[in-house]
Parts: sequence; C-alpha cells; structure tokens
Amino acid sequence: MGNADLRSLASLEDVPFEELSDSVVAVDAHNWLYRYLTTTVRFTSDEKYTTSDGTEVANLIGVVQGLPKFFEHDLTPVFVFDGGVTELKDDEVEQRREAREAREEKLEAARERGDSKAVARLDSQTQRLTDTILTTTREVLRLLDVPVVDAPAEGEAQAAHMARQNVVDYVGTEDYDALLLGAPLTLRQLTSSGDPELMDFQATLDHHGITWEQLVDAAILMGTDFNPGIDGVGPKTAIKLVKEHGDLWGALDARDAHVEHGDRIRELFLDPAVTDDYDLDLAVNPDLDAAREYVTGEWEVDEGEVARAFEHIEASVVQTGLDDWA
DNA sequence: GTGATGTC
DNA sequence: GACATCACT
Repeated sequence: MGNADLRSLASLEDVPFEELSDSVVAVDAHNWLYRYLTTTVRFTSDEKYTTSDGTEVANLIGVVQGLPKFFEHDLTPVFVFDGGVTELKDDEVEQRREAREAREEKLEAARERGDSKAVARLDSQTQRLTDTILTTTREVLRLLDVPVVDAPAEGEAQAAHMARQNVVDYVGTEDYDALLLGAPLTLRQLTSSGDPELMDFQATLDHHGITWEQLVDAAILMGTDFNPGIDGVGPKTAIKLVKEHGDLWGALDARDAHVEHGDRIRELFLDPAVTDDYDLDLAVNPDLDAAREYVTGEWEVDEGEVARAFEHIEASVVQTGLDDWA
C-alpha cells in the first residue's frame, strides 16, 4: 500500500502526553520492540549487550529504556504479543526472508570493505525478533509486572479488539493497519521523542463519508500487506471508487480488475482472529531489583546502559504511588 | 518507515 | 494524482 497512502486518508492530530494521563494502551509488542531494538543496535556498541557466549540481547536495553515513557506519563501499557502467522501472509513472509538474506549478504560485503557506516545501517535492518529476544523481553516485563496478553494471531488485531471492547483506551502502534482493524483511537510515535500522534477511526470514516467496510475496500484497492493493489489507484481514486460503486466488488468491476482472495483479505481486517480469553491485572508492582539482576546479571548487559533507565522506572513508580496503579 | 522531490 | 527515487532514522 505504501503506508503513506493510508496515512493520507487518516484523521490524525498531535496530542500532548498530559492528555493521556491515567489511560491504558494496548501496545503492539512486536512493533514496539522492533523500534527499540533497531535504535539500540544503531547507537550502542554491541559489547554492551552481548553475553559471554555471544548472544545479543539489545532488546533488554531497549525495553528498559522504553518503559519509563509510559510510567512517567501515567500511562499503563498492556503488551500484546503475536501468536501464529496468518496463512495468507506466507508469500509476504517469504519475500521478507529473501530480502533479509539479500541484506545479510550486503552486510557481509560492507564488513569486508570496512564501511562502518554501511555496516551500522545494514545491521539495524537485519535485526529480527529471535526466540531469545522474545522470551527475555517477556521475562523482564513479568519481573516489572507489566501486563501482557497473547494474541491468537496478529497482536495488532487483538489490541484493536480490546480497544473496541473498551478494555483499553488506546492501541499503540506505528502501523496504519490499526485503522483497518477498527481500532477506535490509535497512538503513534510512542517510541519517538515529542508528542504522540492520535489516529481517530470514526473521524476518518466521517471525513470521507464512508463505512468501515468501504475503508477496508479502499485499502485493498490501494494494496495491503496481503495484495498488491490496482495499478494507478492511490488514496484519492480508491475513495472515489468505493463511494461510486459501493464496495470492493463494484469498484473492481468498474476497473475490470481482480484481487486474489479479496473476500478473505477483507475478513482479516473486519473479523480477524482475536480472543476474550486473557487475564489482565493493571496493577503494576515492579520488582526492580529482580529485573536489574536479570538484565545486568543473568544476561550480562552493561550496567551503565540501563542504570539511568531503571532509575527512571523507579522514580516514576514511586512518584505515582503504587496504589495509583491498582 | 518517512518526507522531499521530480517525472509522467 | 500516482509513483519512483533518494536521504535520513
């Protein structure tokens, strides 16, 4: 789709952190983790997060440095982890695997010619959420008593579902697909400096005078993670087509075009696999000593890299008062 | 991934 | 208005 295409349809506004106080955010854990992981790898020398047996746990630095952002603004995060991969996405997964292998070859070449700038850039692109990264992230979240939910499939879909059920106030992700999943209010840029950006689902529909189904149909016409999209159809044309012809099928007929598995792609956004079977305890009582020991002791992360972050966590939790988390 | 820029 | 490319993160 070229995510910029969906962005141009979305109702967005910057919102100061102060206005988000005391709310709960269902964070797309993989999306969030990946952002901190790539930043950590780019700006931190690898010996700071490499164990004596060579395992890289840059995620532990990223997680510990990223969490204070929530606590300091009285936001309670609920990290929603992905379950299985959607079947339709197999082609996409395969393409990504090939792209990754291509990058790894480039990375090796850059290392050989001593191009440190290229190495740093490619290094961050080749990061993956390995089993070690996922399990150590979950363990540090457990020690810090941060709520975690396991999605049956896509974490983003589960997060959107929880927001639709009013279990949480916001979905936190950079991904514009949250809009297609019907997440009422999505916070973007929770990982960057500056104020978050609020993406409003209903305002988006109202602005274009379309239904949720029509928004999804427009996105399919532009192209999604699951289909390439119709040539020559961008945001403007897509909205025009769904309004003129009612839905995806009408629009495709009018263009004499075809989308493979169009009906199933629609369902992935309108009716994704989600669950109501999860335990959510929003009271956060972190065991800071245990978390510190886990990160710097067990996983040998450089203490200097995380000392300040742990102080921030401690200060924000003490300042808020543990009772406020209950 | 995002924004800017240029071409059709 | 769509899309390709580039610089930067």
